Amino acid sequence: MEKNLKIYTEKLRSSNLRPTKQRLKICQFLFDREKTFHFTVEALNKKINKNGASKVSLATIYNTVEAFTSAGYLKEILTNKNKSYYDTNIKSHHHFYDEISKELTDIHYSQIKLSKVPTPPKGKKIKNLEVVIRIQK
Amino acid sequence: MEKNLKIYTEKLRSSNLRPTKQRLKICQFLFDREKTFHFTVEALNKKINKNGASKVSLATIYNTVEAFTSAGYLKEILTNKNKSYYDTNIKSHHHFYDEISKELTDIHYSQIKLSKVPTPPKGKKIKNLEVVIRIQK
DNA sequence: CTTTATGCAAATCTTTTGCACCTGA
DNA sequence: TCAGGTGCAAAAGATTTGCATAAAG
Repeated sequence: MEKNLKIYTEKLRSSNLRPTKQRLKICQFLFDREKTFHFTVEALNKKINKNGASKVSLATIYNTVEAFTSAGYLKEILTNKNKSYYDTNIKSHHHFYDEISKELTDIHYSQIKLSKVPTPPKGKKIKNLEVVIRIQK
Repeated sequence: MEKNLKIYTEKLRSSNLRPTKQRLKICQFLFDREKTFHFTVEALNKKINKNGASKVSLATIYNTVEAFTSAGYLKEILTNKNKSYYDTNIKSHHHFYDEISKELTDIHYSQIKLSKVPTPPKGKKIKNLEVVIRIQK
């Protein structure tokens, strides 16, 4: 993982984020994996600090997640839960939303196609587009 | 507004909700209007209890909003703010989402058309479909 | 040495809960 | 009367903040 550490160091530097031990540790945890995933800060905190050693404080995890989101490494997921969810997949993707269980399920990007899209407000451009399909029984 | 009170009484009864003074007051506030609107519980609380008289407690407002949402009178809006937003417009509609300001702006339903929609999970059907377009500078 | 980040605890904010009292049917 | 609602205050849960200390450039 030496190699990845260098990559993350570069990545952080390129966003004007100092490559601290804590940030690198979080990078490794978040990005050294095949699949993207959804998480909450609380869950990330538990995983990061699972096996003793050097702890990363909760406040730092909040700061880091926010910094990574601003830097575009993470995307906030819109939910109705009073928790913030994040996704390591920063590309567009779609969700089914079950209003009863309040669960979000991924829909593969290719499953939805749009034939008409509005023009964004002046001075803005479209970054991505997500569809939420509410489902019921 | 006598007439509307009767209508709301019926409406509540039809959902097995007792038409209490508080619920009727909230109905009038929410539904006696031309345009639909977005609100938070906190904002609703302030407006409902603005001019003295008989107060409705915050807990009751929470309960009522939740009951109305379950009954289908209101729709929860998905956001990334750690607050619940509700909308009196229970039909589908779309939003621009500005990640910097974290603001949602409505997009008229007719501005978006889909040409391919996935089949919902077994035993479920589509209630509605919303598009969120993230915008940036 | 100067700036930025970290860690901790306290503070804040929204929402939920428990329970006694009240009210509609 | 009696099940369901309401109000209040306390509790809970997530996130933010202030500040002293530590680490990076």
